[in-house]
Amino acid sequence: MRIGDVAKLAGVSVRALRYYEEQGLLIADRGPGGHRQYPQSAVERVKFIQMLYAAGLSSSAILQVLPFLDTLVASPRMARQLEAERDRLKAQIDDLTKAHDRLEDLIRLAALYEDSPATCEPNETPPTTPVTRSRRRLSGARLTRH
Amino acid sequence: MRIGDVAKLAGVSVRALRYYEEQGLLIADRGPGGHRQYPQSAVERVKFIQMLYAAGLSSSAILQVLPFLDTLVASPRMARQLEAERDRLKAQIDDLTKAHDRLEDLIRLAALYEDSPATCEPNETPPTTPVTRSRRRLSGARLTRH
DNA sequence: CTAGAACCTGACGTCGACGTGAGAATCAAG
DNA sequence: CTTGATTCTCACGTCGACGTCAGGTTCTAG
Repeated sequence: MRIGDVAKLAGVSVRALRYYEEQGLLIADRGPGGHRQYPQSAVERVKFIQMLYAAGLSSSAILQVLPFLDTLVASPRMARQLEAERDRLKAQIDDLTKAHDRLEDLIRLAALYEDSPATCEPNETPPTTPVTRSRRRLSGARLTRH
Repeated sequence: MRIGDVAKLAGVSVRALRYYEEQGLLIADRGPGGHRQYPQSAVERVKFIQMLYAAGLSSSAILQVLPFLDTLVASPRMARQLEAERDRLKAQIDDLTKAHDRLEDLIRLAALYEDSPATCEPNETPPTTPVTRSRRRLSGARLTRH
């Protein structure tokens, strides 16, 4: 397959595929004119790479995980890397779930004050409810490393 | 409170707080010398902002959501924004969960081939299992918009 | 009063996963 | 043979949430 085909089938840009190769994530042999040649399996590999990118893994992290797909043999080093990324994902999922639930709370709270579906004018003076309802504690989740 | 106190209590950098103000997310009045003065509530506000950042919201998205915290009154526009972000979060959580489960599968698969806890030498020739086990289908989740 | 800590305003640097040309070569079809 | 589509290799641009340095001002403890 040529690079355009893989790009189309995997749903990524041609540039992305060249970038993956540059990062060592995707190898391609070359035709006589220097054009890249991919096996069919490249499509699934690219989709897997995309999934990991979408999950927030970096190129180098993916590079450490990918060899397992090829060899199906995990060195202890690789296994620990897999588990570390799994745990990181779990933590991030928990953070996102917290944020999701918090937004859900706000939405429900908003529905209480805006139950007139058509009257969108700002004349809705909400009944003087005690605003002193103690705010829930939030997660101090840090994603960025200072 | 001064900016350093808020930073310490909220667990962010001083630079971040100035950046939040620059983005309109956090207002501070000034002391006679030009130093920023924050109320106690700023700490929780910053933690909330951090949670939304960690959830992948952009500054402008947070800016559209935040006024609701202050007024507790949601315009229809604001309510739709809240719901949109909630849905985006839900979708992202699903993606992350897929990736997490996939990693979990790999880890379990790895455990089959590497059940000798101490012998870490690469002499473990796994039993010749049919590697032709068809790979599961992957999600073509796209986060980046080309 | 004075040293050092904390704060101020610019303004440039960073990092990662590509986007976006530029200019040239290769390939597939008529 | 020609033309248009695809591909090639540099190499610079982007965007967002800050980090970081520079040079100056303000606060606070002794």
